[in-house]
Amino acid sequence: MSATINADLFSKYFGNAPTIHIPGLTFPVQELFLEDVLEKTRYADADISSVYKSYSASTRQSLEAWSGSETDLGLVEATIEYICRHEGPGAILVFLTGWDEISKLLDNVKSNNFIGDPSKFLVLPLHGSMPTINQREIFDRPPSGMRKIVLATNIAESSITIDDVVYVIDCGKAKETSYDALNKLACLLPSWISQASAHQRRGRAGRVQPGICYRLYPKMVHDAMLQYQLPEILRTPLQELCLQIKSLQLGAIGSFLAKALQPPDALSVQNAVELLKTIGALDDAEELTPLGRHLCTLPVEPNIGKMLLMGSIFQCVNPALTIAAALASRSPFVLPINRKEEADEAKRFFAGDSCSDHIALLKAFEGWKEAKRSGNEKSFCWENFLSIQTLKMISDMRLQFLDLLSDIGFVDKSKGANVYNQYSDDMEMVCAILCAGLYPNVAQCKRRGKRTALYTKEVGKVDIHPASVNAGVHIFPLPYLVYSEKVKTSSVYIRDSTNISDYALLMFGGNLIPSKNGDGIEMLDGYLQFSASKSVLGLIKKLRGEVDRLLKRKIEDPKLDVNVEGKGVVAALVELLHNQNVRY
DNA sequence: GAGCACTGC
Repeated sequence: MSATINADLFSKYFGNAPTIHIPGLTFPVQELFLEDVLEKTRYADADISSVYKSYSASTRQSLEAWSGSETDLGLVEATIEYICRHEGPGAILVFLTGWDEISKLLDNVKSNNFIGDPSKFLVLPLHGSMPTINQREIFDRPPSGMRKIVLATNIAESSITIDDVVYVIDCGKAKETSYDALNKLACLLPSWISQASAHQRRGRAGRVQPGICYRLYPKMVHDAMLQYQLPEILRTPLQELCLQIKSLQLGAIGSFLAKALQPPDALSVQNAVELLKTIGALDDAEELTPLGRHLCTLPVEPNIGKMLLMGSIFQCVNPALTIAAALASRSPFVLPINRKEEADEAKRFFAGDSCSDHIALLKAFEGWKEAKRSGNEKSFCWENFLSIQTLKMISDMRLQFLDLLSDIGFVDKSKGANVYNQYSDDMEMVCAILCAGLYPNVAQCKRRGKRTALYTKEVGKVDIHPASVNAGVHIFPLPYLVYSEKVKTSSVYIRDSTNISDYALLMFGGNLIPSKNGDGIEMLDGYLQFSASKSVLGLIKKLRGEVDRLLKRKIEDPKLDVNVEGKGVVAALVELLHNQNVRY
């Protein structure tokens, strides 16, 4: 490794430090594996295996039937019951993989008759997107005689500490992001945790007294687990890192990354470099363009950085700041376990008829600001399923972005906010800025009878994520969706999306390439095709040429006053974008 | 019809 790379960059991308155990700070925790747990709980009855000769027939049977593919919630429940019946007082912490398991187990445990007197048990879900995360009762000790049972994700592994836990039940899995370089796709799938994580989970039982950890997987699975999780550089898209490498002048991207302790796949690097070229941050020689140099100063993904710049240039900086900050943090929408439909409804209300999750984020944020001014922040957030804490983070981040835009000259604070917000209430313009930032994340909407099917260049057919405001839309008014993220879970989903017009794409998408037969325009290596009469095509190309020239001048000289120098171009753009329902 | 978690400027 080069000595010039700073420590933060190193730890972010080149490996996670193992959890350090400091003797004396925690109490010893007894460790039971699946074979022992089955023996104790008598979870199942009947037959054989040779490795586990010393165990009872029923245990051997269950081990044989044991499948690593999904968490056996029945076994989890049996273990909880065993602890409640046979072990002393103390909170139980259960590690599960996600929302679904937490929700199911919560229902099961609450209806289980071992609970007997429900007043003796406090069962709490704990998940990053559930509102319980901010509630005291997770941390508080329950009254004596009452047992607290917390059903949690990884969040309880290190970010949230519940002191009074004495028993840990570990399913051994967690959802983990990985990157599929072939399909240019992020994946979020359950996988075995590392031994380091398993150790950390166990340690959660020993903060106030000696504890017990019930591992619901065999010892041999534990022994086969990776010692540590794969370093992040092997699991994520690399565009932001590649941009940093250029800005730190660390040499050619490919050869620099090849020197990493665990070098990323060459295809991942190639994908990142290609994306940076597509959005105009790198030139053909892989050198930073003026746009690329500005993006280096913005601490976000290059796409989001571009959205910020374009928002400030085209005078809708407030929406651009809000949406960029929202995309860079977690979603402000919370999902209470039993009120999913109402939560969906609240989100759709903010979206109105925009067919846009990004507009929903924008309107939710603006609604919060307004509610705060009029003193009913709390009730507004409660009624609309919003997290005050997350909205505050978004608000802080927004101001940081504004400072950075001001540092690089794209916003002059002395001129006042209005100058930069002339089109902030013009949703066509805001959607065009979204297109400028999110390109090449474009899906085509193709009508299939009464529904619309969506296609992307890399993976073909994709689905709209069920949490999106666009999930229930059958027919979209406009022919494309731009999206922030494509993720593979149970299917390939586009998460946050916005419906946009041909014109938005033609003005703010990739370069316009004349099609082979000469009477149309192509984009994304021919994946997107536009046809129109010669005269309309000529006008489109001309206006796009003007837009590109204005952008080039502005980016090379951020002090340039678009209101003066680009007045005609911007006016023409706005008029064109408002004409978006005209088909040709 | 589905929502692991973190981090930095």
